[in-house]
Amino acid sequence: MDIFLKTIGSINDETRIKILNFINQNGEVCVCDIESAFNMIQSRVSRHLKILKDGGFLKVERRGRWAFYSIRTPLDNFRQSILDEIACLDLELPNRDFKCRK
Amino acid sequence: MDIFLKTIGSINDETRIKILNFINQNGEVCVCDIESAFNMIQSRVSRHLKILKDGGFLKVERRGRWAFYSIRTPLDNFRQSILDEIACLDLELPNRDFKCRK
DNA sequence: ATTATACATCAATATATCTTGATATATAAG
DNA sequence: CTTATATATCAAGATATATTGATGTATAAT
Repeated sequence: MDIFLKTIGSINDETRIKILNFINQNGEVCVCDIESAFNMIQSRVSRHLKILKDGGFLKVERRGRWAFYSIRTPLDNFRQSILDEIACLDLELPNRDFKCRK
Repeated sequence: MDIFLKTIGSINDETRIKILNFINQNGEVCVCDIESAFNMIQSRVSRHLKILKDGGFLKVERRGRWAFYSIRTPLDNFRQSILDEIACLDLELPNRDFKCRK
């Protein structure tokens, strides 16, 4: 029950749904990619990514001073069905700019 | 997005997950069934049932002074997959007593 | 008509969650 | 060693959600 609630709670937020969809469409991104794509301050992005990670949707890989977030693999059927449902929502995808690595 | 968030928000609560599972296992129930099965006050039950109904999981049918809640049919694949996931959580099912109709 | 039952809704309070700005840590560059 | 960059975390305030008791409405029984 606790894991289920944590999973559901992690997607019970418009910002996180958009971030999750962005990563699902773009693949691996770092925190600053999302910062610039969504024009959000860093602490806010970091917090939401942590919640999505704790919800079982994302994994992190640290390389140098960057933290790269991507969809966890393998992903169970239930979380995959949530990703698919979100992909059908027809959300506007912000442009990805690689500002932090230019 | 709004509909998706309302759906997710409706199951982002331990009480509602238990109620939804109870109805999924028992079929049609009235408000007082849940009142007695879960030992909750009526206003609380009524509120949670409304949220689950607005979340697209339940339908109501009024007969006399009773309101009978059951799983909405037909149910879309996404909500069905949520019901199935909840059914796998191995929640304790409270006994159903038909106090209000004895 | 009056009373009882089943349910819905409101207002107040309690609790949880989100956002922000400040601060901390860790890595890399000068 | 000092400074800059990328990220994480904390504390305070703002916002949202849950619980309760009171009240409202509709139906049925006496």
